[in-house]
Amino acid sequence: MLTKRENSILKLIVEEYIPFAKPVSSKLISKRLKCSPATIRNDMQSLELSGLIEKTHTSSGRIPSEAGYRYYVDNLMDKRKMKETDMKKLEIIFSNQQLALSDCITKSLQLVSDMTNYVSVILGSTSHENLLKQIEVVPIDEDNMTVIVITDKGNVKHKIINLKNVSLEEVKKTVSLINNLIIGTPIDEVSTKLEYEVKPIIGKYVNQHEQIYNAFYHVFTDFTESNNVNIVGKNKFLEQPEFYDLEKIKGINSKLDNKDILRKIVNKSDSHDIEIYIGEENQIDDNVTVIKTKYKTKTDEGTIAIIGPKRMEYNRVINLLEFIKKNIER
Amino acid sequence: MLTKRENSILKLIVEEYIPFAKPVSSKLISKRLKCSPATIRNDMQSLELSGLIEKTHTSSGRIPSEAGYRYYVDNLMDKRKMKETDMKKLEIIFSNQQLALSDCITKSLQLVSDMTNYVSVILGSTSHENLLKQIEVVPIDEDNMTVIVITDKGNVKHKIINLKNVSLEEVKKTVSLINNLIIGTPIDEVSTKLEYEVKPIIGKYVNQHEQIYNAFYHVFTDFTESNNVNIVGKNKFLEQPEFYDLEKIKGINSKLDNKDILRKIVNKSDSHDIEIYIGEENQIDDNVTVIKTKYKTKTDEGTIAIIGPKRMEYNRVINLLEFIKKNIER
DNA sequence: CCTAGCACTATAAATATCGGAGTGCTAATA
DNA sequence: TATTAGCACTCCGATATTTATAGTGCTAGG
Repeated sequence: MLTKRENSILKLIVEEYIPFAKPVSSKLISKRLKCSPATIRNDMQSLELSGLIEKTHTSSGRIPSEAGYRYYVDNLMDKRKMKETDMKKLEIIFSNQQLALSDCITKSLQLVSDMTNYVSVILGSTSHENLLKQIEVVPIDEDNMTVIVITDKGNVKHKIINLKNVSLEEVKKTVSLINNLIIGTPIDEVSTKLEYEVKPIIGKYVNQHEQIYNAFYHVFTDFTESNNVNIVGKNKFLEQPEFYDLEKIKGINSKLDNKDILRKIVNKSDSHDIEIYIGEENQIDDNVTVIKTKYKTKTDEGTIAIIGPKRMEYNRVINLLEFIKKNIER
Repeated sequence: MLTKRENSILKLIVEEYIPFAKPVSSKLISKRLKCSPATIRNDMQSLELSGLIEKTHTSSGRIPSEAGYRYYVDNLMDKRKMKETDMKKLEIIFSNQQLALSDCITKSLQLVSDMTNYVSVILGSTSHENLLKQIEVVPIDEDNMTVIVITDKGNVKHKIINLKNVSLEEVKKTVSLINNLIIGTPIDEVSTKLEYEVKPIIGKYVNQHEQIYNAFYHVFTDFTESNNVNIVGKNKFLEQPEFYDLEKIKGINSKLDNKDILRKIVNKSDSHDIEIYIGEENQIDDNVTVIKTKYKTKTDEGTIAIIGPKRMEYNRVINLLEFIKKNIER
């Protein structure tokens, strides 16, 4: 159990370290609290013993430990004071009636990344949550056509397929068979259904069914793989002093670049609250914090997340995400 | 006019500097050529006088100057010896019959970026070169629908629009009017045509035409802006020793991130040959070389480019681009 | 025209110097 | 008993100093 003053000291250390990234001295704290540096130092020793703060070397000031950030977030942080300017800027986006929801989400997270210098991530609905709604085929020239796949959530993927010597007639026949047989199937299950339910039938009714079947099969496996992940501000870590080291940046980049990994990392819980994963609590990097939340609307659901250094502006980011979530959901 | 030996020396300096990024000494050169370091040093002085090589400090070895690279590329480089392994890897992509052309291009440039550690860029056809071919509307729920725009080149863009209290009927009417009136218009001109040719007419025949018109207008302005630029390996510069400096990386990133600027930079000539812009010859960064070429097929055209340090593997990259171009065009 | 030899120079890495910011501890104080 | 003043001590970081070395330019002789 920490004393009242210890709590204040820890709070001050975290809040001083967040913007300046420099170890905090007892002298500085003593100016804010009405007591001498020596007193502060005594408390600092006990805070260090509790594992909440650390030194960078024997005679340095203190920085928050991972447990320190956690304690701060759980117990000390002043919540719910959103910056006026942050709110104003976001409101402009959400009050624009012209914008579709998905554009609002993209634009607002872009804005957040710019305002905070952190990375933002949007995970849209998965290919499992999207149901096949409609397929369109548009011919381009003799050999090529564009296949357009539309899901119930309004997601659209298209792919140009190459069908030499296949008549548009036969393709259209196939499309209408597919449309009849497997509309409403989750996208990630379409390729299996294609194989077991559609293939046998088009085998009977459609000429050149081999080629056509293969083309469609590839369209859907592609669609399943592309998993609706959107990262903004990937190079924002260059702005943070603790990542001056190119090796660290490379390590983080390689994680962020792999969308499957990213989805797993960001999406490991089912909670719809704001969740915070500090340092080792996340799988990206020990020097990083992930703050995320799920959103759910009538038609769609997904996750939005902010990734920044451990000394990120917790309160600000939480408020930003909450604000965005609220606006998405209403 | 350079002597034969000076030419050899310059060639050796460039080819030694490209892989190792370290100033090249007269001693090293003398081992390759049959003469003493002193002789080489004399020639080096004259090469320096001609502005083709430089020193990094008074007693350092030499590195190629910008003019040196240019001279090397124009006169000294052994052309057309493509690496077996490079060719093999690319052939796998192009021999895959299932892949559509655009996927081949994307995949092959991805591969090139990985193999070389340079950045690769694909500029697809512009919104001016794409003609409106078809519009589809798919309802999602009461208030939202997806608008899908398809061009003659098989490009597809979609956007969810929000139309409260507007009946699908009226929207469909609008779509069929648009389809009748302005099919075949270059995408970048559609919004103007919408305003002057479509708006007056739907004003007469369509209920709630204001709302519908606005929604479509936004779809097309969006489409015009998104300009079909694809960058792969943006963080590859982190791998190059001359960009150890975060400030340099940031500078380059900011250029690469702006797709309009990038299109201008990469696309300044109309030639269909391989073109090389070394250092100051390009507008991205003095420490960078851009190698690009245009491609043109029956149905589409675009530009592919590789961006790397000035000491890039010129011959290799040229061969890679030529190979890809050839395969795209046949 | 080429080359051996030598003086010279800048760098890079290792070591030394020095001030300052910060701590921990002890003893005195409220 | 909790706080504080005072002081010795430590480590960092910035600035010099040293030393080795890899390279050059120049001169004179082959």
